Amino acid sequence: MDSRPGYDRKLLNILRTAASVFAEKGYSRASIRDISGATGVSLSGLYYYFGSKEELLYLIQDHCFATLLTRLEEDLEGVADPECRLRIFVRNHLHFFVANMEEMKVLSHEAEVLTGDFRSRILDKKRAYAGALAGILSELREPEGGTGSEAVENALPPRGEGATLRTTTFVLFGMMNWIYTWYDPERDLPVEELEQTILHLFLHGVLTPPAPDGEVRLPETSRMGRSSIWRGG
Amino acid sequence: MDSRPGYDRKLLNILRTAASVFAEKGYSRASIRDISGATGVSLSGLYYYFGSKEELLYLIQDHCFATLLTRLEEDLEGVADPECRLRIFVRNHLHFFVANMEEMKVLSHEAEVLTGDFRSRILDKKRAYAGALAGILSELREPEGGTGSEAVENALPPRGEGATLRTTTFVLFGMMNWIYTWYDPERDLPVEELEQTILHLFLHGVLTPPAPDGEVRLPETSRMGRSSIWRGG
DNA sequence: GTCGGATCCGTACGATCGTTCGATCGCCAA
DNA sequence: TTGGCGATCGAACGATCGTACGGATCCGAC
Repeated sequence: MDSRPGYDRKLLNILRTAASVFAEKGYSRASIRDISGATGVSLSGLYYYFGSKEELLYLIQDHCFATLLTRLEEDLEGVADPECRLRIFVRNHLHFFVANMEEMKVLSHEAEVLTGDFRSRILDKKRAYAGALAGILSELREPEGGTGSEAVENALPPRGEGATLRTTTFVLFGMMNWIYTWYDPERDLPVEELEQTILHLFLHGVLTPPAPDGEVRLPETSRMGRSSIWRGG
Repeated sequence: MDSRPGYDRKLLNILRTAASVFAEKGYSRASIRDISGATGVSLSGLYYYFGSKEELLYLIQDHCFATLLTRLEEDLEGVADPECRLRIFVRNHLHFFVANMEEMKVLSHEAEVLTGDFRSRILDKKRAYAGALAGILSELREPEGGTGSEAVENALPPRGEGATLRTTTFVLFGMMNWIYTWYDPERDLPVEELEQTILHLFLHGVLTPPAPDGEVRLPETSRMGRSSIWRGG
């Protein structure tokens, strides 16, 4: 196939820079001229890499989400214990979020602006990702039955166990995703402690004092330095 | 003073309609012409009620936040027990959020677009509100000492107990505020159960089974029907 | 009756936006 | 040398935006 390393590298550089501009000014307030100035590529030259501003946003979100999903599948492979799977999910999500704060802010904050196929393609990935967490939470409470992902986005059952599972799922997502509004890596806790704090709050609550020797550590501490999306400079 | 009931009623109606438009299309994608069409007031006629689009957003956010703060102070008055104060805070926040979803979405989602005095005035209210929750959480963990609000926004201490308190505060806000991205009152849990679920998760965690006879009920169940900001039609 | 302020409107202006178009440059194959 | 294609550019177009301006309408006070 057509693998043009120069083209791909320049496109990824545009995506990264545009994500930074979108994260700072907001998608609709940021202009293509802003991205042109930030990347050094001329205004019309940018349209060689994307067909419209909306497709640019889609490319950013899709590339970010695809990487996040791939990382999750890698880390979750071979792990069966529900609590361990939950810890891996939270760790992967938080580390990736902090390491790619601008892209994840664009993915979270500009979730409603895409339309048509762009929108549905991102929504499919989002449903799969939320379904994965719901499945873990379902196994955590009663280790049996289905994956739980059906009850999150489907309408049945409207009220009952499915609604509580859906609530629990999105409450956990809220605990994690909200960090893009307040987390400052220079003044707040480092990511590892943030991860432990959130995990303790979600699993045991504030009223339960944390374990004296620190929280549970995961066996494989893979990928601590290469969390970022972007391969090279 | 100049109390013009007709003027005030029309202004509040404009604020409510504009909040709905902003919540649906986003602040910067929504045009004054959209608000003109939604309210029935002509394009230039709107500028009799506000000086600029940014001031309109400020008026929406300020009116919404001021009401939220007033309600909180009323409900918290005379209550000393930290856990009870926390339950009141969460209940007030969630009920107000669900009853005024569009305004609260605008307040949460468009938090970074205001500039200058508009921005700092809203930020002051936001700091006071977050400081109130931080104070409650501080008392909850060790019932003594200060209010805890200093450690949330000030830089000292940079790492340690203050950073954990700050983290806990915003994690709880994340659990609650994220609902504007997923909560649908017609398919999800009713507000009372949402409140109980979030409170149980934050206080005791998922691994702790809930109390068999339902969660703790607050004594005074005031203001269940008049949660909305808007007085009349 | 008419004066004046409160209220509301139609219209237009200048700015900025996303996007398009045709031309140009560099580079490799023929 | 020349042809062609990938890559890039300057300039402009049409649309939409926030806002300003001058005039209309209404209504109670004198």
